[in-house]
Amino acid sequence: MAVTVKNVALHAGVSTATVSRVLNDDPGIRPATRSRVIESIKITGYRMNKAARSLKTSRTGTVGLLVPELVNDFFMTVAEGVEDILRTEGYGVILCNANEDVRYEADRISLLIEQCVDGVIIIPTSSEGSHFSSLSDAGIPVVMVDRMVNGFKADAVLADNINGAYSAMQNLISTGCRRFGFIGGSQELSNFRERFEGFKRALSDYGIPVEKDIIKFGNVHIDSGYNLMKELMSEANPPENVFIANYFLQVGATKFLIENSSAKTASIHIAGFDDMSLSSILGFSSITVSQPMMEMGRKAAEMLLERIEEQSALASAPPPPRLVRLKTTLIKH
Amino acid sequence: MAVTVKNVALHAGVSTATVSRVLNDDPGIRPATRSRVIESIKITGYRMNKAARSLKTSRTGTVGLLVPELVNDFFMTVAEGVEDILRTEGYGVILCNANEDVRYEADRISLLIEQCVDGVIIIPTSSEGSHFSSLSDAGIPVVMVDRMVNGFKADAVLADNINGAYSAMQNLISTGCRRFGFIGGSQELSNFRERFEGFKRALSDYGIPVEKDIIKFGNVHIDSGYNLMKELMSEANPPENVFIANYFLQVGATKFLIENSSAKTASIHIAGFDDMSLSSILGFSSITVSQPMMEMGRKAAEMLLERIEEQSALASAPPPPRLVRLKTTLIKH
DNA sequence: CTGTTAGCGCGTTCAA
DNA sequence: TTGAACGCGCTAACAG
Repeated sequence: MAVTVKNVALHAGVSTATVSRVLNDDPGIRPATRSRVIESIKITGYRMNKAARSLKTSRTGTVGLLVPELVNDFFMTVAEGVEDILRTEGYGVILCNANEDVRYEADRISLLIEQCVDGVIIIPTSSEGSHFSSLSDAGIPVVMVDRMVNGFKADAVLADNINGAYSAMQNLISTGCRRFGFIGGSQELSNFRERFEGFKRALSDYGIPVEKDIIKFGNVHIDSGYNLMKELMSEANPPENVFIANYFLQVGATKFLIENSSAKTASIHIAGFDDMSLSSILGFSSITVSQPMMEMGRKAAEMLLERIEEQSALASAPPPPRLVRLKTTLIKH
Repeated sequence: MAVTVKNVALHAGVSTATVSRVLNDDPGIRPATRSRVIESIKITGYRMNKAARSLKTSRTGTVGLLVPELVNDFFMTVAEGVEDILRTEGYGVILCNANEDVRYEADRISLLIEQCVDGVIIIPTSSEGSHFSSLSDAGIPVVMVDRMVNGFKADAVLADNINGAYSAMQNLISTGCRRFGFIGGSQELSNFRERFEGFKRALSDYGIPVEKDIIKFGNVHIDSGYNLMKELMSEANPPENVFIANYFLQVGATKFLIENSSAKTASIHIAGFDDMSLSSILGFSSITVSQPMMEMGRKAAEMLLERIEEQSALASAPPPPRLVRLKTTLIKH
């Protein structure tokens, strides 16, 4: 059996309450007593049993982070931002993989509720959010990142996708480009919808016609990027400039171009989203919209901490959901 | 306050003990009673408070997974394997980022001990492992993945790095290559040491001299790969074939070659380690040693589960550490 | 400033 | 087959 507060109290010749106070940095304690307890803690090798504390305080010091997949530099950079903030506050992060499947996602939410996490940060795997409400029902604060969902209201940290896409287009247009292809992810997802919106808005503002044949939608993965670029290049009159709505699509598209080089493909220029460590070796890339990924994670963690504070403080109705948009930056290659 | 066993018991007209038995699939319970309790659980929306259970059973249903960094497709693929197995067993995974810093690593270990995890899987961040012993001291089983450490004995799941590297070299040699450069990670890490060992062994077996000038060591990151390839290409007589000991080094090396194309670089062929989703678009790549990453994670999770079982079963001394080597496969491009 | 005491929600005896 | 009662380790009143 592990050493408990009782053992420490015995060793230090004080009560368990005093030990608890030392453990929780209670100010009202004589320095001599405090140091004696600390000494005993060291000698006995005491470690707090957080399960027991949780039972009392109904706060576990853990938060859940639910992402669509783990092998994804975007999600994991956000995760590093989350972890960065939460660690310094003494929180543990339970990372859950939704496997890009709403059923898995719902399943993991159940787990997190049972683990009694103090809060949850979610990068939604789809546009469906009704299953998130079980968290609110359990009184667990939620912050969403990157995407918004239908059927559930909560704090969210999003990139300014519309203006990000718009500014990239504006930049290209200013260099003389007048015809653009588009390769995008599922329009069911808010972030991809917004990027397309920014694309369209730029075309509209500069009087460039929308050509449906060179606008392609798929999912968010490498394969899809490959296939969509293939489709694009098979068009009668393919564009020379292509806006691609995320990194993985860009990787796939680039792969196609590498494997099928020709006169047609040689003149392709890609404007992409997300600045990853490998972006710089991708050919055909002219410009990239960079999201502040780490910052998005940090901001989400901070917002969650605020909510957790609020909750344990006042019992009144919580403030309405907050929506934070973080600016993107443009990177020219 | 959330609904507890007490509420359910009241609702079902039974005692809390009976509810508990239903919850834990205790066989000795009348079917009628069981279904009545199950009904009440549904109606009341009861969810078990695992903190309370932990306090009784001293098992939390969580395991820690400690990795050097999150933004790393290798580590995260291993993590997916771990999660895959553990999820089906009802465990939650607390993912911790050691930030490639032994101090962070030690810090996270403390956190995991306090969270009372049932076990920990570690991809060590360095060769130092003495700080892992606090886990064993707390009676928490440990399984290491990918790398071994000094000063700590535990189960480990490793790739067969020596034979992996050896077979790649053998393959290249069979195609007529007779001169090889080497770009490797820190020789402090067991996996990189082993890959270099396999490289050397192949040279030796085929009577090829070791040329120190074209053997470069750095860390395990993109920058390092870039710089080492630069050094290599600056040698008086650079090799045409280069063995590169991991994916990130290869990315960096490739980046250098792309940015500094010349007659010299055009004839470079790279044999790399780790088959990632982006490997296929890396130029200069001739052959890749593929580690069974997901499988390594799964195996580690299974071994950990065994240890956890063992521990809660017999109180006798545990079996000695087990070492599992997983075979690599060769991919030709 | 410190000790005493009473649960937090659950699993587990021991009786019935 | 089921219920009553106790305690896991800790914190939060309330005393003193």
